[in-house]
This record gives sequence, structure tokens and C-alpha cells, in this order.
Amino acid sequence: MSVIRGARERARIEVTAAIKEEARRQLAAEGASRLSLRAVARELGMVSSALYRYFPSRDELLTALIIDAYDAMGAEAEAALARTAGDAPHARWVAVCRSVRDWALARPHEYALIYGSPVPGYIAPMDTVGPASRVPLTLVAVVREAHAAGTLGPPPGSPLAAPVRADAARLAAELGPELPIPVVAALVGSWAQLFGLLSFELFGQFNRVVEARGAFFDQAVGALAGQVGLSPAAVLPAE
Amino acid sequence: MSVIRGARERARIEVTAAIKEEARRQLAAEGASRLSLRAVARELGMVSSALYRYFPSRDELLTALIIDAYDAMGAEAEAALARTAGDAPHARWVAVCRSVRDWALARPHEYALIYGSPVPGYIAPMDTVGPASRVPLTLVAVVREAHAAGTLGPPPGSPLAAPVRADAARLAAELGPELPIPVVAALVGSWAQLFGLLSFELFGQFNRVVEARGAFFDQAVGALAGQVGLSPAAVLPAE
DNA sequence: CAACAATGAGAGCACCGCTCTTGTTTTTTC
DNA sequence: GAAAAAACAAGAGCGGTGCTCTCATTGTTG
Repeated sequence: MSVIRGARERARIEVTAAIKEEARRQLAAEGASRLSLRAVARELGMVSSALYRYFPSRDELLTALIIDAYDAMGAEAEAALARTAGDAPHARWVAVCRSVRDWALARPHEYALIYGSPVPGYIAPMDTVGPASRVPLTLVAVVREAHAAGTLGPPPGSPLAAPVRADAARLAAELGPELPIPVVAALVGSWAQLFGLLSFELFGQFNRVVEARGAFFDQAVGALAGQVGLSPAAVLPAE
Repeated sequence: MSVIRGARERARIEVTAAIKEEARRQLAAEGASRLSLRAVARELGMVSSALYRYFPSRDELLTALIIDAYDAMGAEAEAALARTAGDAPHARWVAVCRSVRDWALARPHEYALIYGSPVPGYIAPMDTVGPASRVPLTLVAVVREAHAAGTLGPPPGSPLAAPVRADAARLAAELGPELPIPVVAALVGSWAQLFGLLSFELFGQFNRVVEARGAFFDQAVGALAGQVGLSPAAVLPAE
């Protein structure tokens, strides 16, 4: 399947990669709305119409960049999870969140591409949902491990309204049937709130408000962990 | 100061308003990145160059829309606060959050304008910070009232790291010197997290994940209230 | 009334996304 | 190995964009 068949196919892969690379460079320099196919082509020494052999439209190029960004961020989160194997769940939660933040701080424009305003009229194709769910699935993995170890406390807060419980139950069936329903509901909220913190920091809302951004982030995601039932003290029991 | 001096000045105010109105219509129809000065001018029966007498650039038009949007959202939040005078702080908190959500759901593109990816290269001018702070100040008002009434519990979570405490202390001096520092820190986090919930809902991240969006939002902002020390049970004491 | 500043109209510049046609090169098929 | 098919690059061109410039007109003010 991944066998490269000939010079043409090899060239196509290389050119496609070069286009995305140059597009990412322009993204970082100018932002998504100023990404120009003509400029990308010019920089690559080709004519603009040639670029349409590789991406049928500007939106398709953006979609490819979106998928790449989701994948890169997800890989970062998964790497953080793997790196902290054996640590306490609360610490792993914080580590995963931090890795996401580090990735976003290094590539703010790619972050904006996936968590900023959606391009108008643009419906995210199904190809994006897999890559997009890698970060939340990583957070779920942390919680499942804590639950398996018996260190997961009940999430604080009022009991769930019926429709929320229904949503959470459906999600639990997909993500971790053994998890208590309120934990799943709290997880979804924490997931959104994590990116609220990131977006505010990256989009400038914290300017002149929060200066110690890293410390503040750690504090906030620690609190988020508490919201899903992960307590700082709990440690994985030795086998 | 606000006396209208002549026909010319009156016309200028009307034309400026008409331009913004038409621009908002296009914003709703096409999104910020497809907002076109020429199309606005065309719809208004003027030539595109005439529009530059009113806004020196497309970005300036966007800035005006941004300020209007912040102001409208802030007014909505303040109205919700006024409407619930005398209610328990926890209920007022939820009411303010709901009013912000309702405003955003009715004008998703204006929401995206102020809480989505910033226009690249675009630095928010100082004019925006006043209108932008109306919503957070409304949330602060709820918490201050609860504190004055003595119903504000200590926010849960680990003690604050020194730099976070310093930021929060500086903010407390501006926003409410009587408030405990950890409450101020939790407030900033809740503020960001509130818009995380909103952005995920509005930008499509909850598609196929959360269906009962209103109920879920209420649940989540209720938990957010708990994070700043507002408990559902506490009621304002009768005078 | 005259001088002035604000406004509108039009042409034009450089750029954009995208399409179509033309000629070339690689791959596939017989 | 030659012919047919597919992939590709290049160029011209269409209708659109933000923005600037010039020039005539119109309301304001001394």
C-alpha cells in the first residue's frame, strides 16, 4: 500500500510535501486568511495553475494543513502520555495538558487553524474527526487508568440533568464503559475548558491580565483534573 | 458634545451606521474573511472608494465591528445581572453566563470575530479593552456581591504558586481589593473556561459529541461557579 | 459671496482564486 | 518497442479583491 511505484508518484509525494511546508511557512508569517496559493507557487518556482494538480482548491490545502495540525498535536499529547508511564494520574493529566500547550505556543497559527474561528462555509470533512480526537482520547486514557487503579474520586458538583446524563452515557459507551457517567460529563467540560485557557492565552485575551502564563496554566489544569475526579495526592499503587 | 451640528455631520453618522449594518449582514452571511468592502459599497449603492471616507481600511471596519460586538455582548451580560437583582449569586452567575451564550448563539459570526482567531498582523487597539472587559467585570460583580453577603466559600484546589498569586493580587487591587486572592485567580480561569465551552459549541467541536448543549452548558457553568467559591445552596440573606 | 474642507465618482494598480487550452513528459497497454 | 492514455507544467484570461489617485461636486464657514 505504501510502496512507492515510480518516479512520478515519488515526485508527487515530494511536491505535495513541499507545498504544505511552504504553506505552513506562510501560515506562520501571515496567518490563514492571507495564505495565497499564488505566493506558495511562486516561492516554489512553479506557476499557480500547476498547484491545482495537487490541491483542487485553497480550502483543500487548508484541510490538509488542519489534519496535519491535529495529528501533530495529538502525537505530542500521546508522547507525553507515554513519557509519563507509571506516574500518578494527576501528574500525567497535567503533563498531557502541558505538552498540548507547548505545541500550541510553538505553532500559534497552526493552533488558530484548528481551534480558531472555522473558515466560513467550510464544513470539516470526516477525515478530520479521527486526528481531532487524539488529544481528548489521551485525556480519557489518563482517567481510565486512574479509575482502573481505584484512585478516581467522584467528580464534585451537582447531579447531572437527564439529557446531559444521556449524552454522557452514550459517550461512555464509546470511550470507556466502565467510567462513571458524571466523570465522562466532567471530562467533556474539562476538554473544552482546557482549550478555553489555551485560546485565551494564544489569542491575546490574557495580555495585561495574566503574566505568569505557564504557572497559571498549570494551576488551572490542575483544578480541571480535580473536576474529573483526579486528586493530586493519589498515586498509582505499586504492583 | 453629542450635539449634531449640521446635515453633513448627520449624514456621516447615518452612512457610518449603514456601512456597519451592511457589513454585519455580510459577516453573518459569509464570515469575516469574506467580508468585502466592494460588496458593502455595492449593496449601499456607492462606489468602493467612497467607503474609504468612512473607514480608512478593511481592518478599521473590522475593528469597529469588534468593538460593537464586545459592547453588545457586555450589555447583554449586564442586563442579565440587573434582571436577577436579589437572586442568589450562584443563580446570577449562571444567568449571566447563559445570557452570553444566548447572545453568541444568535450572532455566531460576531462571536467568532471577537473570540476566534485574531486577524493576523492585527493588534487589537486599546479601544477594545474597555468593551472587552464588560463581561468579565460582570462576573466579578457577582462574586463581589456574594463575598459581601458572606456566602462565598473558599475555592477548592491546591494553593497558588507564587507568580500566580502575584498576578491575582495585582488584579484584585483593580477589580476588588476585598476579594481573597485565590478567588481572583479562580475567576480568571473560569472566565477563560467559560469561553472555551462557548467556542467549542459554536465552532463545531461539540458536533456528534454533545447534543443537549443548553443543559450541558448550564451544568458546566454551574461547576465553574463552584470553582470560584459560589455554592448552589447559598442564598442572599434577607435584609 | 468666496474660500475651504468633506464627499462622491471613476480609473487604475497589483494582487487574488480559479479555469481553460496547449504542449510536453511519463506511464500504461497492446 | 511503438502507440494510446494519463499526468503534468505553463500561459493566458476571467471576475473578483483592497487600496490609491485625480477630479468634480456639495455643504460649511469666514
